Amino acid sequence: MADLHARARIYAAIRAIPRGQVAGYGHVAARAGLPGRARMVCQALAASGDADLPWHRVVRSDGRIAFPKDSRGFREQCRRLKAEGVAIARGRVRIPPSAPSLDELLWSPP
DNA sequence: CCCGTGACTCTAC
DNA sequence: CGTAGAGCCACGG
Repeated sequence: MADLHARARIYAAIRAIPRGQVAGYGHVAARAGLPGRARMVCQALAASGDADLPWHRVVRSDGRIAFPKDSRGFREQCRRLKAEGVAIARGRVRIPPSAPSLDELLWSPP
């Protein structure tokens, strides 16, 4: 079993993402106190599976959907994001997660 | 202990 | 703005 402590922090970071907003894996990891563990976030999500997490709000650093274009997960994530008003074009979120000051504003600074 | 795999990231071209 | 390669982290065979 992996560190449930870290896992819990990752989940908390994901739940902290505001509705209609997205965050990158690395960003979530850093927010969870695990800098450079983006892949751990990925594993945590895959392991959680059916947990009550807004996993669809987690995208890659480029704003791209992490799933393959023809994957079911891709369509599901795309659908959920659109349902929240997030604009998507060619499998990519129009607004990159790590860009503007809006980010710092929403991500509750220390 | 080495190696392959993955819902990743960064840099170079 | 696109692809290609190396780097990283955790996990299982």
